[in-house]
Amino acid sequence: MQEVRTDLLASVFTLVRTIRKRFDAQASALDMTYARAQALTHISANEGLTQTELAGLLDIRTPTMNRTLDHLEAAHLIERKTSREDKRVRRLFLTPEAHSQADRVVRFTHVLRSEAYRGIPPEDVEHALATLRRIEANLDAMGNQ
Amino acid sequence: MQEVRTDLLASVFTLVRTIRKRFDAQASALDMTYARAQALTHISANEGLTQTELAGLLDIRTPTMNRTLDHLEAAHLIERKTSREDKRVRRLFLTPEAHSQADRVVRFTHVLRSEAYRGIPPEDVEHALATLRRIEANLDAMGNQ
DNA sequence: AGCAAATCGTTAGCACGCTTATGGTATCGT
DNA sequence: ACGATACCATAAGCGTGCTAACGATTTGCT
Repeated sequence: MQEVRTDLLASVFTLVRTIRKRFDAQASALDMTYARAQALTHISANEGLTQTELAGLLDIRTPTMNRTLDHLEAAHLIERKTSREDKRVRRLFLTPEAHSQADRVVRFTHVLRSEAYRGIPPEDVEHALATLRRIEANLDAMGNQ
Repeated sequence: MQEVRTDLLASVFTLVRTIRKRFDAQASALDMTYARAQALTHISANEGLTQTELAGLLDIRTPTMNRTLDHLEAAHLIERKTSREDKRVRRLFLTPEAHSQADRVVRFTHVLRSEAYRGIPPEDVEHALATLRRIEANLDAMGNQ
């Protein structure tokens, strides 16, 4: 039994907030946040995908995704085009002026990642990832009972 | 450069949501959430502490803590008593009927933790924790420039 | 003593997760 | 053909993180 402050689970909570904060500090000048940037870069890499597909890629729910897309659309960074074959789905595209924004955001993300991993042996990162995956799998298994 | 889905940072985000979801699924019957449970257990272990102290222990901001305490107070689980020596501070106490609730919540947390770590060698957990701490330190260092 | 600065708690408002529910469209079985 | 079912996007509302700003109180300086 461990003290909360030194526990791995608590550390994960803190780390998430730190990542978001650090990213937002860099990207606020571009009116960007971590969540919006994630959406934008995935649309950029995969234009024409549907909202459900994008939510699945980022592993969030469609109502959450929908609101993020509302923001991106209001900022004229994306367009939602109703599919001709299936009028339920709306496919996602970058506006012409959004491509440079997307590139900038991708660079931010790379900078953040390389700063995060600075001085840490890649096998340590791999090892930590494997352990988090095992924890994730344990918790998921808990729920399916 | 890694694909987002397999990246450690993305995994951390997903894990946080999974922890919260799993805990809340167990604790919703008690009208509890992870954040409220964290507050409750820390007050239980440390009665008479101030709101700022509690926020510091959990590493969240005082307005966030304040709102969580509003919920706990509305549920008659805690009391805020204005300190006599310093009329700005309000010290936190469990109500008599909250102690059993706090005990139940502590047990939930232990169950969750042991399920999460099931089958994972303790040194792997330690190793992962050390790596996350290094990442955290790197990101913090980024901000102080 | 008295004014400036710091500290505590709080309010207000934004971002982004979630669940639940709903309307429109497609699909599938009979 | 058509009625049930499933699926997509969306609305509404909650929980919990944040920052900015504000009263009340204390502390600290001169």
